[in-house]
Amino acid sequence: MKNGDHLFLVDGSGFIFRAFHAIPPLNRKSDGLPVNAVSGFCNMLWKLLKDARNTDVGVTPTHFAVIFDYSSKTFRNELYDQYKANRTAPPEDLIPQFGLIRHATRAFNLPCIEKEGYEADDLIATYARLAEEAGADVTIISSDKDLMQLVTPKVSMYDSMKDKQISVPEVIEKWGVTPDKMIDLQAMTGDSTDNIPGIPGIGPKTAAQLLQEYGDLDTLLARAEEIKQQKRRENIIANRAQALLSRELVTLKTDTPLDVPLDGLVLEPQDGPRLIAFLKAMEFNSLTRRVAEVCGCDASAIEAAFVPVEWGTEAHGPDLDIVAGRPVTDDATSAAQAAGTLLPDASPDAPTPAALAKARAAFFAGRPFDHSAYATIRDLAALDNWIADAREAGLVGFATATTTQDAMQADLCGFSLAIADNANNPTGASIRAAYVPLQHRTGAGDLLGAGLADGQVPTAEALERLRAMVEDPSILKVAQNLKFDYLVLKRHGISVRSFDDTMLMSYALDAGAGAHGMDSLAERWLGHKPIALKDVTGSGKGAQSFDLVDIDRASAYAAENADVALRLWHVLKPRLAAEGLMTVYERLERPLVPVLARMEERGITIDRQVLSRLSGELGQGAAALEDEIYQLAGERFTIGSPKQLGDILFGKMGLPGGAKTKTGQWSTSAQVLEDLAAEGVPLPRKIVDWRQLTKLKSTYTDALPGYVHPQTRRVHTSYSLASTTTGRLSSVDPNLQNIPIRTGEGRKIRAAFIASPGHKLVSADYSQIELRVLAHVADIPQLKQAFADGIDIHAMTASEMFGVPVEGMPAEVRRRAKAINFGIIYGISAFGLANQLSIERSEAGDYIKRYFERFPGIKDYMDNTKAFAREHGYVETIFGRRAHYPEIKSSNPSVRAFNERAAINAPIQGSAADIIRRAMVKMEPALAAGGLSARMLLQVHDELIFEVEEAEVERTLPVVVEVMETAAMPAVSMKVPLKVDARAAHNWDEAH
DNA sequence: CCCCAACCGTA
DNA sequence: GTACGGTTGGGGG
Repeated sequence: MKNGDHLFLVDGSGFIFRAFHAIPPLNRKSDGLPVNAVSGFCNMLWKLLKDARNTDVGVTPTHFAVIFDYSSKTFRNELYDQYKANRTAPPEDLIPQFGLIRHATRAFNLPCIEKEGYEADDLIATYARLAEEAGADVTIISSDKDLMQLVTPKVSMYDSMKDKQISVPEVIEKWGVTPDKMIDLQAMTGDSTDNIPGIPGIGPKTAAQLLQEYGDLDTLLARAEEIKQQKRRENIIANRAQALLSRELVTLKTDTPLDVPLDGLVLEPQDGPRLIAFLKAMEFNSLTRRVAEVCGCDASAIEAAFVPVEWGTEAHGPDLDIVAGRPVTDDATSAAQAAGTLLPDASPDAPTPAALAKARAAFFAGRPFDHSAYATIRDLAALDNWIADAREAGLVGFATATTTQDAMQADLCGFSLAIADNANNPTGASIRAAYVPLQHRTGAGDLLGAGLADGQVPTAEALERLRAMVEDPSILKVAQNLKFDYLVLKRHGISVRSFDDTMLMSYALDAGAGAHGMDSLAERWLGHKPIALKDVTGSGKGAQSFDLVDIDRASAYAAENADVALRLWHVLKPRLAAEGLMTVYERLERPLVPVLARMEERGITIDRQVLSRLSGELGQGAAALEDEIYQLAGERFTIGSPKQLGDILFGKMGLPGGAKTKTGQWSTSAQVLEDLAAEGVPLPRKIVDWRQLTKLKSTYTDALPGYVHPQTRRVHTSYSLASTTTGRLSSVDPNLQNIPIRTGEGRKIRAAFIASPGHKLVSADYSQIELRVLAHVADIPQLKQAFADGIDIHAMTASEMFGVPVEGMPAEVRRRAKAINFGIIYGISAFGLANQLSIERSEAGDYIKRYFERFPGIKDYMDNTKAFAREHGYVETIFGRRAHYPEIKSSNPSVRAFNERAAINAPIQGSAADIIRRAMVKMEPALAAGGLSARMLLQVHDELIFEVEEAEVERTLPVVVEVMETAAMPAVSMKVPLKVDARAAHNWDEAH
């Protein structure tokens, strides 16, 4: 750099905040991504680069850099631990824009400068000083008073938003001191936003006056006794040390170590296509056009870039303001129109999410995988390089490799990374992946334990590097089934921030239209069958733990996982925007990952003594029944074998067979046995009883203790987020969503789920949530009225249908109405209702006919839902979640009818599932806001179970109830109130 | 060792 | 009539 050169230094971090607050937040991309600060930033940069002569700056830069804060912790925190301590977290809409603005800077082909441990201001100060020494002029693009200390005749500032130059005269005019006195002035006045103390009672006016009189702070402090005003004098003397500390804090470092030398800031020519690709991705259509004109590019020929976006974090506040309505469809034209409604200058050939999604799918379909190209990272230097690349890309595919599939027991063997190179160039983009082995062991070891294998990265150091990456919100981690990795890392003290989960993306997009496991997705979207885990570890008895797998073999497997996840992300993420499912993914799927991970990690206590005693009782009961059964049958046989039992009952004993199973065997279902028992045959009753006892014993009392975690001594289920078509969760290993409740024996099992000492279990469940949802979606006046009035809904239905007054209604009449109500939710059929009520098909048909006459809206809802499903292949919940029914048009009438019933049920069951999901996401912040320590442990579809300190129970109940009852709002305003019952007890049975 | 059918626990 | 997961028996390999 030399005399006559001109360096522009943009205060990137300062600009982000100003642009964010100055430009209305309605400036969003068609998929809802907030881009107001990005927009302001890009327009400002473009103006600076192209029109500098026409602005107040009046010069053209030869050198240029955009400077950012790296992190909140800097050397100033060492000086003063309260530095910037009162800063609040950035607004939610701003968070995704930090990363985007770095991308924007690179798209403008400008150096993007940041340094760990330093603020942007220190880097600016250092560059400014160096440039000045080299004889160049400097313009700092900022209006921050903290930078005014840098102003000299050769260094000025420029407020790009007000188009105003700030040189020495402007500083004097504004602050009453020359720029070289700004440090002392700030030291005296302090700064509440940065939490710099200063001297109490001294503001800018007084400070300027004192500096005029005494020259500088040191002199003032030395001669403080001379100050006439008593209060001011005392203040200054008393706060001398504070003033000196403040001065140290506000003094910018001009000797910051630089990664990029001054001469590295030479302004390079614009890369038009690259910039246009970025601007198109941001849907800045007007700027795209202007840039294309200047560069002489054909914007329509350039594909929008893929810009990795972190849409938000688990830090979502309690307000889940879901935008109702999903304007963007899979139709490219309407997507463009939807974009046009937000961006008035959208051109007809604007890039659409749908076009992107299509291009991405084509690009990755059948693209080969080269396992031999995967790297194995064997030292920290190599790991650092990869993580630096991940940081640069802002996006990384990620997978953990662990000893077991059980996240609560898994130990980390290593982890893998995948990075997309040249991602903006669809024909040149490529993904590379690597595995980082940490804890592999040699198989040759003796019984005392095998030794650590050679050629691995030191675990503690590697984990610290991993933490920096995984906890960095500006790096989006992409994984398949991230809840697993989240839990494993959490148990290693690492908390994942900023992530996408390809499994959940697929689930939001394609529930009901295929599985969402990695293998299915890879097959479907990448045309590739990944290495199977069992081909790596073996299976069954000969299976070996992953840490004993040869590192090269492990590398291929694990690196491929990260590779697949990242490729899937590129295919699926644009589809979310294109198909209008981003909100579903962001509000109903992704935020649940940390919530469920915490629930799983907490687990619940079971009383093993109770279960053990119960198991003995059940075993004895079953044994006694076995003797009686053999007696009645006249021989010993395997009672648990339906086949053998059928032979006894319907062969040997010659009883009349009832239903047949689909394989043609006689059914021995409970229903059939009950019917025989009603005929007075003694054996079937014994079988039913025996089955109940052995069921409870084998499935619950014997199995549950095996799930008690060796360290926590609690049972940790695993919730599956993507295994139902409707949006419900499922619970596995063990399934805690089917703990018995209906029989007395069963409830004893439920009573074995207990609170830890000093706590209660709180159970809160929605009352009739599915019927309320039905009343809402089908808009049925009588149902809405009944729920509004708090009337018994089944009695109301019975009264409406059978003309029986609610007062003194026979139980049987109400029971029938209740069965009909449930039948409606399940997509009623005369066959099913007849079965349920043990009545004739024709009678059941009459009931249904009468029901539809009384509630014509229900018939309309069902017909409309079926028609919608036939037309679209899916149905939607009130929050826009989709459930697909690809076989709805099957030519097989029973398959078709089944799909129709499921399609009728899905919006009801699924909307209820969405509501409780929203409640779960809102629950933790609400409890925290109430100062409550309650811990959510379990979800059973319409019920949440908490563990609550006894002293907090009374305060917790209303919070839980409120969150659940208002969970649909503000996204959906329900036409009927939601009602929640909650109570506390020592065990789950009594709490429910 | 794996898979399916039958059965049954829950909402 | 909807949505799940777990256990057992039994057949295939």
